[in-house]
Amino acid sequence: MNTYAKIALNIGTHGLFTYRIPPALEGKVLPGCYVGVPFGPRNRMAAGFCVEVDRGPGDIPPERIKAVAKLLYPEPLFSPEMLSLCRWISRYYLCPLGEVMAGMIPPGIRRRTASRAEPRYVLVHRGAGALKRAPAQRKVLEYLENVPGREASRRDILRAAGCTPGVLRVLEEKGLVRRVFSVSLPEAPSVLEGREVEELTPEQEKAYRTIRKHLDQETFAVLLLKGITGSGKTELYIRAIGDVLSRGKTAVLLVPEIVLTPQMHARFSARFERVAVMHSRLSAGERAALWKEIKRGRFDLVIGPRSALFSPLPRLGLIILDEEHEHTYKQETAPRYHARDVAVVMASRLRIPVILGSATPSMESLRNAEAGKYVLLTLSTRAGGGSLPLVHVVDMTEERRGKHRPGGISLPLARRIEETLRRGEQAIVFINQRGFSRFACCPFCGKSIRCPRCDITLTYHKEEFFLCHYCGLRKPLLRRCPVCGHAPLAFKGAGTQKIEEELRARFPAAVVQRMDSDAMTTKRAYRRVLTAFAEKRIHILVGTQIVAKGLDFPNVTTVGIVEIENMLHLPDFRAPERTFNMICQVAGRAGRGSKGGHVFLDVYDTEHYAIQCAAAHDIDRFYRVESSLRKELHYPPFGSLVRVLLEGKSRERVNAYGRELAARLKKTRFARRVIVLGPAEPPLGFINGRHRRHILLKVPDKMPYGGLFPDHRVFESPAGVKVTVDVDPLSML
DNA sequence: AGCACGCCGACT
DNA sequence: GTCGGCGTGCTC
Repeated sequence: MNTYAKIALNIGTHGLFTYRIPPALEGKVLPGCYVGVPFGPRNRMAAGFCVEVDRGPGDIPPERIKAVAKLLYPEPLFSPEMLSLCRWISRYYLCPLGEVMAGMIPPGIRRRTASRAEPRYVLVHRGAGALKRAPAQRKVLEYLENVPGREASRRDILRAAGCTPGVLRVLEEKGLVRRVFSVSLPEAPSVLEGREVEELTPEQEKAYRTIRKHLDQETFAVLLLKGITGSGKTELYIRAIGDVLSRGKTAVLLVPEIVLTPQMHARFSARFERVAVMHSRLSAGERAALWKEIKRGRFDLVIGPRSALFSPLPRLGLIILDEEHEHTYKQETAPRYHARDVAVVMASRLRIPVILGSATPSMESLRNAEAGKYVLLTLSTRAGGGSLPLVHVVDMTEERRGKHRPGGISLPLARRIEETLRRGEQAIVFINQRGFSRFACCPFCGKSIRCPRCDITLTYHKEEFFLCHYCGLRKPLLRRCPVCGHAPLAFKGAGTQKIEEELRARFPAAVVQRMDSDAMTTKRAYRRVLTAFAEKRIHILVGTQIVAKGLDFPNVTTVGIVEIENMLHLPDFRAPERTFNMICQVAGRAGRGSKGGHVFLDVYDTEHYAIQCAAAHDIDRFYRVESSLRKELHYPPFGSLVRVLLEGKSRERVNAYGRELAARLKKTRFARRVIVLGPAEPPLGFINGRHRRHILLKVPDKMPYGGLFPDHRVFESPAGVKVTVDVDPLSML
C-alpha cells in the first residue's frame, strides 16, 4: 500500500504537487517535513514542504507521479499548529503556501549549500598566567578575558592573538575554551541603560495582575497594553516573560527595528540568561545555526524583528509585540503579512496569550479593544514619577506675518532652545525629511528638478547630489535651471541638513549633530552619537524617525518638531494617524527626567485634530474623531482593504488590463458587498520606468474574507503587466 | 525557480 | 541562411 505526499514548492504557484512516498521513507515524510523531490523534465532536485499525507494519488495519472527523493531535515520543521498558521497566511494574504513556508525557514537551512556559521569560542576558565610555556595559548586566553562576554569569533581570536587554528583546538581539548553557537550578545553600553523600575506603580501592578491571570489560564488572549511613553511597559514585559519562563515555557519578543533598540537588548540580556537576539548583521550561516539551537531548546527568549515570530521555540508560551502600531511589522514583499495580525492568529492556534504594547496603539487594535476582542490595559502615568511634557503649538502663519523672517524653525522654538542650552540641558529637533531640501525649482520658469524614472522631485543633498528617495537615482548638482538656464535655483522644503545648518548658525557655541540614515550608515556611528549625547558632548540632536524611538535621556528638556505637515498632508487616509503617533513618540523624548519638558510643534494648521490631540496627549479623543471619519468612508478598521497594484512599461497595457480586471472583479460573487475602486493612478504613478495603477477593494466590516478570492487566478497577470495583491496594505503610494 | 519552446536581429 | 535574444509556460 503506497502513501502519497502533497508537496508545496516555492515556485510561485498555489498548486500542490503529489509525490509517492518510497518504502524507505515510509512513516518519515510527515506534514511539515522539508523534502527534496525530482522536478521538471530533467528531474532536477527541488526543495519543498510536505503539507499532507494521503492514501491515494488523487486525480493525478499514476504514471506521472514521481517519488520523494529525500528528507532534507530529519524531523518536521512545522508543527501541526504552525502548518495550520501557514495555511491561514497563504489564504489570507493570497500567497502560495510554498512561498509562505519557505519564508519562515532561514536561508542557511533552506539552502543545500548551508554555509556554516562562523565558529565562536567562549572562555571557560580564567587564569592565562598559568600557561607560561604556551605563549600562543596564553595570548588567546588574555584576549578572551578582555573581550565583552568573554566570547569572540574564531576569525577575531586568530587575528588578535596572531596564532593558528591548532592553538584553539588544543585549548578546546584542554577545556579552557568552549565552542559555542550562540551569537554574541549585543554590546550593551552602560550609559544607555534605562532606569531600573524596582517597584511597580499601582497602575502597573493592576495591569500586571491581569497579565498574570491570563498567563495562569494558559489560553488564547490578546492583551493590549496602552501605556504613555515612559510608563514602564518594558518592565511589565520582563515580569511576564519571567513568569512564562518559570513555568518552563518560552517567549518571543518582537521589536519594530532591532538596530534602534540597543537598550532593549541590554535590559533583557541583563535579566535573562538564555536570550537569542536576532540582529540584522547575522550571516545566513549564523542565522541557520541560531535557528537550530533555538529549535533544540537552547534559548528561552528570542528578541527580534517580525521574522523572529517564526523562530522555532519549543513550548512557546507568550508572544509580545512592542510598539505594535509600527508599520515595519508589515512585510512589504510576499507574503505581505502583518506580524501583529499573524501573531494573534498564531497565539490562537497555540492557545497562548499575546501582549501588544504601544503608547499610541493602532486604530485597528483600539477598535478590537473597544469591541471586547482585546483586553485593554492602560498605563497613564510615568513610572519614574515625571510628567508628560507641555506641548506648545506654534502658529507658523502668525510667524510668517510677523517681522521675524522664518527659517526652518520658529522663533519660540529657537528661544526655548537658547534657554535650554543656557541651563546646560539638551534638545532634540525632529524633522521627517532627509537631505537639505525636499526639492529644487527654478524661480524663473517654475520647473522643478525631477527623477526621470519616477516622475517625483529629487531631494537636494547639500554638496553631494540630487537624490531620488524612491529609486535611489543620483544626479550631479546643478547651478542653473536645466530648462531655461536661470540661476540660482530655489530650494524648497527643509530637510535635516538644512535644520542642522540653521541651528549651527543660530547657536554657534552649541554642538549640533545630525542623525538620519545618511549620517548614520553604520551601527557604530549611531552608538557613538548616542554615547556622546548621553555624555552631554552633543547639545542638540537633529534627526528623522531615528530620534523618535526609545531614546531615554533625562537631560533632554526640549523637543522641536518641524515640517510635520509634510506627513499630515500626504494623500493617505492613515496620514493623520501616523502624524499623531509620530508627534506622541517624539514628544515622549522630552522631560523624562525630573526637570520637566517642553515640546514645540511648528505648524500652519494649528486646528487640525491630529495636532490638537497630540498636543493634549489625548489618544482617546483622537480615536473618537478618527473613527467617525473612517467609519463614514469604510476605511480600516471599519472594513478592510485589498490593494491590487498593476505595473508595466507600457502605460496603455497597464491601463487596459486595469480596466479589464476591475470590470471582472465587479462581476465576482462578492461584487454586491465589495466596493471596487479604480483603476486609478496612485500618488506615485511612475516609478523605476514603470507605469502604475491600482484597484482598491473595500471589504465591509465583519465580512469573513479568509478565502475571499478562492480563485486566485482572478489576479493572474497578462503579458507585460505585473500584478501585486496587498491585503491590508499600510502604504498606498 | 529552472528549463524548454518560440518567434525576430547580427554573424560565420 | 543559422545562433541566440529573453518572453511565456509548465513542472506531480
